[in-house]
Amino acid sequence: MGWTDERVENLKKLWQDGLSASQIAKQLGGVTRNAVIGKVHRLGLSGRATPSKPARPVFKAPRPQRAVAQPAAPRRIAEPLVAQAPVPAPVRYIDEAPGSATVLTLGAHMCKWPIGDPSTDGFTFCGRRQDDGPYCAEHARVAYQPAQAKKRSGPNELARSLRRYI
DNA sequence: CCCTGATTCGC
DNA sequence: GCGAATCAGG
Repeated sequence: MGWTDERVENLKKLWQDGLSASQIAKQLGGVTRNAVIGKVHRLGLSGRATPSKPARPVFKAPRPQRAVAQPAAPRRIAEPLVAQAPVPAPVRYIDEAPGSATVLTLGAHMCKWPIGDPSTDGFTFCGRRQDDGPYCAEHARVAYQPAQAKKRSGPNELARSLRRYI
């Protein structure tokens, strides 16, 4: 099947309506999504609000070296005898200065409050003297307070917030 | 593994 | 011009 004027017109409409290439291909019939994408490019209409990765105009971070595998996410450290508080993880990242410890230097008695984005190199832990649970006094306050405060808003929100840590 | 668009390149 | 193969991502 070729690109008749009618089909091209249809393609333009559907594409600008925000349908994905595969959806358009399915609807037009007789073409694959690759064909649709190829045609779209040849027609010169490429930019569009894509539902898939509309994310950000951020720059492609130059990923120089991924020499050695970075240690994975911080493993939760078991806290056997803490019965009262079920070791809730910090509900969200908070903007603050990098901690003194890294994944490699985080010691047994150091505050394990994560600071920054675990997927990037700037990731640290607070590293101050551990006080309450796995955290220093200040972070323990922040860590445990939301869990109680949010009780009222229902478990779902909390569960959602915690999911990424499990 | 599902999906997204982008690019390449032989046809 | 066409689109499969491939790539780079979410």
